[in-house]
Amino acid sequence: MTRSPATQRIVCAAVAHFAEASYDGASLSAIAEAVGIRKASLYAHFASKEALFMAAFEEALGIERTFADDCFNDESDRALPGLRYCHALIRRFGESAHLRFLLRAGYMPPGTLAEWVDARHEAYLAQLNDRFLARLDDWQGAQGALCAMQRERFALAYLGIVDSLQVKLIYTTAELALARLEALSSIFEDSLIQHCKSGNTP
Amino acid sequence: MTRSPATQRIVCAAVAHFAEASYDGASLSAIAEAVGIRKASLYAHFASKEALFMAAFEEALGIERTFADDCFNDESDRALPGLRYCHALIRRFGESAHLRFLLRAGYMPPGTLAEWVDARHEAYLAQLNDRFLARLDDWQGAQGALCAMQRERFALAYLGIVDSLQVKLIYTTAELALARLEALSSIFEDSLIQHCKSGNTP
Amino acid sequence: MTRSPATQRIVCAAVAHFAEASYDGASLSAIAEAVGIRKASLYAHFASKEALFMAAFEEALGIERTFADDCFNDESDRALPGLRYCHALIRRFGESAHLRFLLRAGYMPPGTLAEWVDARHEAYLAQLNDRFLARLDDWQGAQGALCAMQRERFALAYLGIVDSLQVKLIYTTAELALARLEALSSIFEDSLIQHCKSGNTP
Amino acid sequence: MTRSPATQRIVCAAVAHFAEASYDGASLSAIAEAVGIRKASLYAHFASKEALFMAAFEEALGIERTFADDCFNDESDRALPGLRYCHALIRRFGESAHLRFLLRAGYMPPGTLAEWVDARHEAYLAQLNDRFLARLDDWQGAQGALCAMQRERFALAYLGIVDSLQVKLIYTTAELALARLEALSSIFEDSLIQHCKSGNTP
DNA sequence: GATGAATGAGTGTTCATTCAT
DNA sequence: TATGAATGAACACTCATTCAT
Repeated sequence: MTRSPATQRIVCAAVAHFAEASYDGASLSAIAEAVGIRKASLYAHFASKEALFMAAFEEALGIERTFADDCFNDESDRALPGLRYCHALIRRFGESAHLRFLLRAGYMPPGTLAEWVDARHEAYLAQLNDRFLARLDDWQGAQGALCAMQRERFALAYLGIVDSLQVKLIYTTAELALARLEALSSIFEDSLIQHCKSGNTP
Repeated sequence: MTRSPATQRIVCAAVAHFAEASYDGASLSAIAEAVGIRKASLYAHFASKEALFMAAFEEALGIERTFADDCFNDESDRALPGLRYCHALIRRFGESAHLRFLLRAGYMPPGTLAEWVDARHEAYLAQLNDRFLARLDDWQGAQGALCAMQRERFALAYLGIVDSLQVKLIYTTAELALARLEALSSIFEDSLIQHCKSGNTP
Repeated sequence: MTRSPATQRIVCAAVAHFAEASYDGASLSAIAEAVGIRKASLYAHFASKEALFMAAFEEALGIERTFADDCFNDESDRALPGLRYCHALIRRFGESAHLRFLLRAGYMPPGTLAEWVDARHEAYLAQLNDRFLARLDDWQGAQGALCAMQRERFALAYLGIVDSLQVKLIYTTAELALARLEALSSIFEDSLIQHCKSGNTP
Repeated sequence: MTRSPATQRIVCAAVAHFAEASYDGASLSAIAEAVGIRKASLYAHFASKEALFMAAFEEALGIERTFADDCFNDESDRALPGLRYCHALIRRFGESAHLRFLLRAGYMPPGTLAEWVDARHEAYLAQLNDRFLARLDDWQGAQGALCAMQRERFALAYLGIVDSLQVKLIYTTAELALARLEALSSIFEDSLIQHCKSGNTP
């Protein structure tokens, strides 16, 4: 299951190119050139452009899932749930072609791959959802003030904030994304604290 | 400056195709076919694919700006500021190729057009920002409880929510976007009311 | 329905190339080069290689059907039925790419075209069958000695002889094909005369 | 000169693939896959595609020559000379890739191999010719009524009939080939008997 | 305004072949 | 013997663009 070094370099180049140009816009010639081989040689490693795309997607997804996991694991109990991941996202975006790839990839896969991509994308979001809920439960502690409906609502809002940051990162700059994060996280915190207090007092 | 009917039909077809396939993915052949003319005839109306893209972008932008204006104008004073536009967005997304085009267009314009698109996109967001602030001021009424910093913060958050909705619309369904809107608008409202109250009482 | 001169030249070149190399073996580059244009320019005339193949096939079929018709029309009443066409075939084979194309074309059309080709090929053979039977009836004159079963048998044999000649032409030379024709036509004549006599006398 | 089992399996697969797709259409990848090895491994057994083709051709030719020999050896003295082989051909065509290969191979060998194939094909036909003549002599028995010229004529006609059957088998079905054989063999028999009788009586 | 025809550049893909391992 | 990797050449096909008509 481990990949040869050459194959791995192809996957990396593919991630970078798909990240910049989406599926249709990325060309196998360019990817091959980046690796330093001829276009035809790619076919010794992957059966088709789609197969390469899938390998690149799974590579990127694996890395980003691990990254997200780490962020949630390292978050202190008292921090606003999920905030650490949001900050890490902003710092990371410029550096990680994997992340940019994931965001762009979902946009325009060719017809056949749409479902395949969607399924994996949703699994990724479900993981974020789970990790956020776990953190939320830790955060509110023993009191457990939030009802099920409220928990769900905050999770929905949290994922919305994550998407919102990613869009801002794609379109503009880390700086502006950070400003947005501060605004959104502050209203998020306001609402969350308010509900915990009100839920706490009879 | 008014366009011939034929030219207008080309722009409409272009909007639709760019909306579905981004700049690179859309082909002049397909656009011409949709209009019912030959590809070469397009060049009697537009000097290049880029020129057509720009015309389509400005068409879509104009329509969506008007649409947004109308939403804000029609919003009742007591409604949560900007909420009407968010709901309209969700309803509209499936129907309006112009809107889908605007969202997709920013993603992958060819190198040369990136700045051109960005400038216009920002102007669009600035308008939303302005209209939201005007509504916010109306809403809090004479009291004027929010300080300048808070006003700006809520505006930033509001635009974040709008982006978040649009992403959800692109990737998934109107239904899920609506659930997200309800979650985000409720925390937004919690925070807003809280700040107005606290700002109100001495 | 009339073709532009350039289009017609492409069809002619296509007939020649498909005749020499079958469908798969013929390359659009080579056909374009023969015409004196670039490969991409072919697509201004035909939508695909298959479309060009079909046009070439129908061109060749039309010409060969006319040729066969003429041969049967010009045959004297007393000549052995269909013999004139066989001789003409041998003379013509070296000169007519259309004929060579027809024979080769049926061999290896791509999956999709197999049925299409077969249907037309059979129509061609049915025409030969009809013309032969008409001549046969003329030849035996008023007596009408041959029963229906015999008529059919001779028609089957006649088409067999035609195929046999074509194979010999493809594999070897006109000279050897002529020798084969003489052998086959003589046994054919023997049998035919014998059946007419026997049918004649009570 | 004996082949390793692996080499033999390659030749068998090659026969099958060349039979279905002619020389150009058959791909070494597909042949290798059928054998269960990689394409590059073929070159441990054969120096080139042409070399493999030649090996496959000789394999097929050997088998079909033996088959023809057997047919002629098993034919009863009183049967119409060569008829047994014709019937066997029809039965065999669907089952024997070797036979299909031989027929197809001659059609489209690449330039270099054309002569090589022709020489072997002619030797095969010469064998059929010889065996037919031997049978013909047996059949007419001691009388020896047929003159040399007639013997040769019937041999030419016989080979023509064989070719005709093969074409019908390639293009259509065993059933139609059988109908053709019955028509051709009946006129062949008519003529043959007629010439033996007339040659017999002074 | 519209079009048929042409084109150079480019797409993904397959091919037979080579070579170090 | 067998293979993974590489490659040049060719494949059918699409692209945006040009130009004479």
